[in-house]
Amino acid sequence: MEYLVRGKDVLLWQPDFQLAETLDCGQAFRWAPDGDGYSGFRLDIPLTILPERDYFRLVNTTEETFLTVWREYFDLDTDYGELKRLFSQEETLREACAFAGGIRLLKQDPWEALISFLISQNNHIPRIKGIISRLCGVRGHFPSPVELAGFTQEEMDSLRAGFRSKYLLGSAELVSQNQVCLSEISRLPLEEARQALRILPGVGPKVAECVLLYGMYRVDAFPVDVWIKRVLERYYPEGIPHRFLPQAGIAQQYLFHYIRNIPQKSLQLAH
DNA sequence: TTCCAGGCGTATC
DNA sequence: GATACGCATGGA
Repeated sequence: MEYLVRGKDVLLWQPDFQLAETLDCGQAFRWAPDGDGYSGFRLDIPLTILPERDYFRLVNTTEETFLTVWREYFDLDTDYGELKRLFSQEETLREACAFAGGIRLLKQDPWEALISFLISQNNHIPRIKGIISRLCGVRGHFPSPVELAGFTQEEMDSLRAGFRSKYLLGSAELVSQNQVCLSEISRLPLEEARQALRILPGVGPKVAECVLLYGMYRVDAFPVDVWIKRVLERYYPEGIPHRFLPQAGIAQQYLFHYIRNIPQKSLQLAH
């Protein structure tokens, strides 16, 4: 990671990073194309990031915010080139890494990840974004656990979240009352953390795995949705190779994007 | 129009 | 433990 403060902006030189591939691949839902770049939030911290020549411009931020927020969020201290070399030992992952080599895992806030993936269940990505956008519109920012637990019926209805509304309210109550403490869970061994998360209403195996991976940076967590199920059936009937398991969550991110975006024709040919 | 989506809770066996 | 079903909504 190399960076430079330039006026109110931070310039970042970072290989293995493409904005669209990272910010629009179904791991975070609050980024939107803005000019040549993207604008979005981590919780309530806004950012516009633009690609320029051989670097990125983080617009109107400070060195402190960059070092304490965005450095972690964009996982800038992890060498994705090395990860891709490891994954590329195997054929399908090699294809997936070559297909979108600019994907990075976003290290999101655990509460934001919990709410996002509660909403994601049995839902389409464009609609997930819409519900989260309306969720942030109610109070003008991403609601805290206490705020969300206090939403009126009318405010919940305005989200049009369907059957997921009761999961959002129920989980917000448990977290706001500290009956479930996300920061404590994030320090538990993986299997214990899974069980602890599943106390929350609406959190089953898939959502728990997403909270662990995206919100608690447990890169050995491996969310299996309908798309990854297809990947496993088609390419890994024996399971993911053992040597990838410690970072299976990151491998999963390349595979998810790959299976959703390769032309249907090559899917059929490959079968 | 009908199908389906980054699933979960519940009933039933 | 496994399997089946309903669930709210709206994009494709």
